[in-house]
Amino acid sequence: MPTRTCLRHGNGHPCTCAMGNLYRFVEPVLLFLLKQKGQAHGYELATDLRKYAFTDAEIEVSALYRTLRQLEQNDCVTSEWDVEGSGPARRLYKLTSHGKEHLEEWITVLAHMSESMSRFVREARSRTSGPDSKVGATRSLRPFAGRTRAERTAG
Amino acid sequence: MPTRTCLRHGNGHPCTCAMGNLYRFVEPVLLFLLKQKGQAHGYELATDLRKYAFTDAEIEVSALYRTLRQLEQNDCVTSEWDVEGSGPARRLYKLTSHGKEHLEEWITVLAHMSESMSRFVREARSRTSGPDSKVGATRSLRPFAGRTRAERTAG
DNA sequence: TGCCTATAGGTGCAACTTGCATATATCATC
DNA sequence: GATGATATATGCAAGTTGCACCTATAGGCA
Repeated sequence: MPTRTCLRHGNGHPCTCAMGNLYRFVEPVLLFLLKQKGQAHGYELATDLRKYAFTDAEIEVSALYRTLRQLEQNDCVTSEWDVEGSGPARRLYKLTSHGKEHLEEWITVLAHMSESMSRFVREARSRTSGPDSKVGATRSLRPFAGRTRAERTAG
Repeated sequence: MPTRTCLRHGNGHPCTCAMGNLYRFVEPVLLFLLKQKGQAHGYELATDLRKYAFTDAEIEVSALYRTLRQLEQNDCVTSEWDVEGSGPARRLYKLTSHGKEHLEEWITVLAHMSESMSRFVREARSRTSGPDSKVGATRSLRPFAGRTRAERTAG
């Protein structure tokens, strides 16, 4: 149990107290895909992942494999080597019952988050409207303060 | 410019290519609050931040100050010491015009993200519905694979 | 045979982020 | 002069991530 205050454990909201790193939301999408497909290989999931990703950011395959490993460590998925067919051996992943619960919890959190976000957007836009507050078309729409690693190491 | 593929720079979506760490979305809320209030002290922003936060996770004051510093480094805000009144000196923050543009960009990204999320939630729920797929009320609704630091170091 | 490409799954590491503890300083109150 | 509230920071261990690179299988093809 976290030492820090967690509103959920007292008022009915989904708890996000352990949400340090969001993993670009790779985790919930993987869980969903596995539930939908019954079972799948890692490499195959990479393709599907892009269709459901919440941002346009490219998802690293290494991040995918690392997330699958972590999910396995946490008993959300199981895997076994599949040596059928040609080509190198593949891991076949399946969702566990704990993984299903985990997905349900993610869904609750994401529903809550999506609502907060859209409420924020509505409010921010309503206070931004007006003829002179319009921002010209920015060519490089990159709303994050930091530069990419590539940019940082280059310059 | 990032070397990795960025859909936005070619198809009209908001670009999230530099979004490694989400800073718990502290950044956009701070920008919004500063726009709304005109100017504010850091300590004061901490309180307002909680009202607009997208998750229930407690927001560290250190994260707040660090984010404000980063925003200043990136010319999104300016600050000056305010020694009026009693108590220790406070920094008074103001949004710059670049900060305003940055907020607009954030809003576009968040609108897009919120939509993707709610679409995901809808789809995941529609495939989860049915009398026997219902998950019992989980007491500890913590949809993230990792444990908190406190838990890790303890056990 | 050697070489290239696609598939599949992974590791190594520097750079970065973050939670938590702690430091500094002012002022009010007891 | 101790305590507590206000206000702004920093230090550090632990964790995450982008990118480069590695291993291995199999098919094509010269």
